Amino acid sequence: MHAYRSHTCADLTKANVGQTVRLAGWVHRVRDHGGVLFVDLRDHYGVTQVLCDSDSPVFAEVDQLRSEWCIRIDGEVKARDESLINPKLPTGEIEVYIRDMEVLGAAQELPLMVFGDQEYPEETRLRYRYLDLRREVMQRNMTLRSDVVASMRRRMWDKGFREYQTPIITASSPEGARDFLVPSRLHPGKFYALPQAPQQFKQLIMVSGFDKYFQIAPCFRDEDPRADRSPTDFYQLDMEMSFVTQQDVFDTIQPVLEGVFEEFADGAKVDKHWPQISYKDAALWYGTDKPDLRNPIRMQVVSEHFRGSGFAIFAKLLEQEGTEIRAIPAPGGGSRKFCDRMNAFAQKEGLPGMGYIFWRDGADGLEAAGPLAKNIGPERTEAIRQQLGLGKGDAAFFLGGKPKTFEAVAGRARTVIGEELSLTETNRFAFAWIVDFPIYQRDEETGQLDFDHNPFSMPQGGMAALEGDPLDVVGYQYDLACNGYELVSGAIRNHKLDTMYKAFEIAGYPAEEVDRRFGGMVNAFKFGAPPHGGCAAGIDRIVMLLASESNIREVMMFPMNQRAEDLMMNAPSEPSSDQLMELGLRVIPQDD
RNA sequence: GCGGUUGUAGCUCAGAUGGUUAGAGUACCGGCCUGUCACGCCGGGGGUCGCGGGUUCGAGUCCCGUCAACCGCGCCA
Repeated sequence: MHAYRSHTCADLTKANVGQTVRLAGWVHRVRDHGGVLFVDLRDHYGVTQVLCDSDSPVFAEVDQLRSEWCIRIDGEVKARDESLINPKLPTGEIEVYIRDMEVLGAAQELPLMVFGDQEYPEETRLRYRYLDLRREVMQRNMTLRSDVVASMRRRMWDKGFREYQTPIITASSPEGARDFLVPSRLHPGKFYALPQAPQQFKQLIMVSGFDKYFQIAPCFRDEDPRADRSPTDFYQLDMEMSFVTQQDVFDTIQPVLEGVFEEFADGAKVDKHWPQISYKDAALWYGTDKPDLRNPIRMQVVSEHFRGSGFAIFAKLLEQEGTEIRAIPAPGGGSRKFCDRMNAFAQKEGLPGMGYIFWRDGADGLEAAGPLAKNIGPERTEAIRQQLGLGKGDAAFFLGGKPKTFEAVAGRARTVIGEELSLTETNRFAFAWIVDFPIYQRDEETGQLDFDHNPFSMPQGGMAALEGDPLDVVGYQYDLACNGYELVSGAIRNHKLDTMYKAFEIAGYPAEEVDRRFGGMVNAFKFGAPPHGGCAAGIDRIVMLLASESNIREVMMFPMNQRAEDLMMNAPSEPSSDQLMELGLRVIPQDD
């Protein structure tokens, strides 16, 4: 017999009755009835009830067992009496009578229980991740992740893509987020960087003639974390292809992702139609470039109804250049209580507040209520109601000023309204391509132009477009939004050197600096670069959505905490002085 | 860097208005129990109430500071 097991803890059924078997696993739970001990033995595959009465030669040893001890048992499979079958367990028709037992690994008192669904602080869970990972949900999340990755690989292969690895230790790419630096021993004072993404490499792979590349690529960015963002490293399904238009990229990646979602959505609806929405429209309609389309609310411009109206705050505001009044319709939100709560939400988010109107039954039929309605009068109020298509029991919220100042809060208010009024569908994945991202943005403080997104994206209209107002230039640059998350980002790349130099020049980078920073790629473009483009999909976020989790750490084996620390492995840690010496580094003491 | 929430037993939590010796469940230890599958019953050990200072006759509770965790803002081509 095998040293550890003849079957897994999910294998045994009535068919095995009478056999002598060997099982190994963890003690899930012990039930001690004095004369008889029941042990739920658990492994990756399932749970089997094993038991021991005083006839067993190892009764005394089994009596010592506690939860999460790792053991091996030998025993005889017996059928359970009809009345004792446990329908909750796939192995519930049988049980194993223990004849021999070996403790493979005992366990101390546990900082968190594997059994049950007790919640634990994340700090505890991360410090004892190996225990946390034994829990059923985590086992499920991690296998789901593995299955998703396998499915992605298969689907990419089936589309003619091949997987190529790119360097992990490489050069700093100063165009993006903060880099993680790696000191060089052979070149004291110089540093490598971990790639924020294989961006330049995948473009070079296209220049090298490979046509269709993909990679399950680790990406490293030294940025502050969020619930949906890992603070150190994360994985992307990175892909790039040559001789393609933006639409070609969409037509390639959509079936892959749609297929993955269909395969793992577990009954949730997966939208087949992925609308293309311009960045500008997304900002207006949803207040974000990653809208949740399960929420039907769309914002609208209602400036004209307030221009010269009796509501002095908005009327005055509109006299300033670049201001607008926008409305968030809230079907079913027509109560003062709800409106006041949303107003308080806006104030908490840093705005002076949100004006509102709501419609209810009045003496002469439909009546508009709320301070705004009184100020602007019945005609304007009615015009707003008609524009927004609202009726009795509905409400609308109003925000004014320069869109940049309130857009994001409006977007969050839209989300809260959709959720509170149960307008946002659940059990559905709704996708939208956000297209036509602007190439440049102006820094509000310095007045400087800078790249809004990716400096390697091709401007729509090419060189000619760059001759006009830079702020009007949009790129072949796109994101895929799903349920309020950015799942994919990509672009058709700018492979023409003259356009590239011009694009950088507008952002204030002279040609010499472009050569210095991106010399490798710039040189490559001098030797017959093909037009190319691609995208990268956030694997962690996709798995998070498929697992119905709202925190990315729930689908990562060994994530960092919110301060980018690994409590289990004790990272980061101080280097030894020998290590520093070898690298030619000295640590500046922090005085605090 | 900023804001919000939280911090009481190994773990999850309760402790109005300040007032005797800080409780429960679970885990742990001991005893009883031959059919449980969240087994049950009896008993026991276990606390720097995050830390520091203050107000008070008296602070887990009020005030100030500080630390930590999470969530968000900034940031994230």
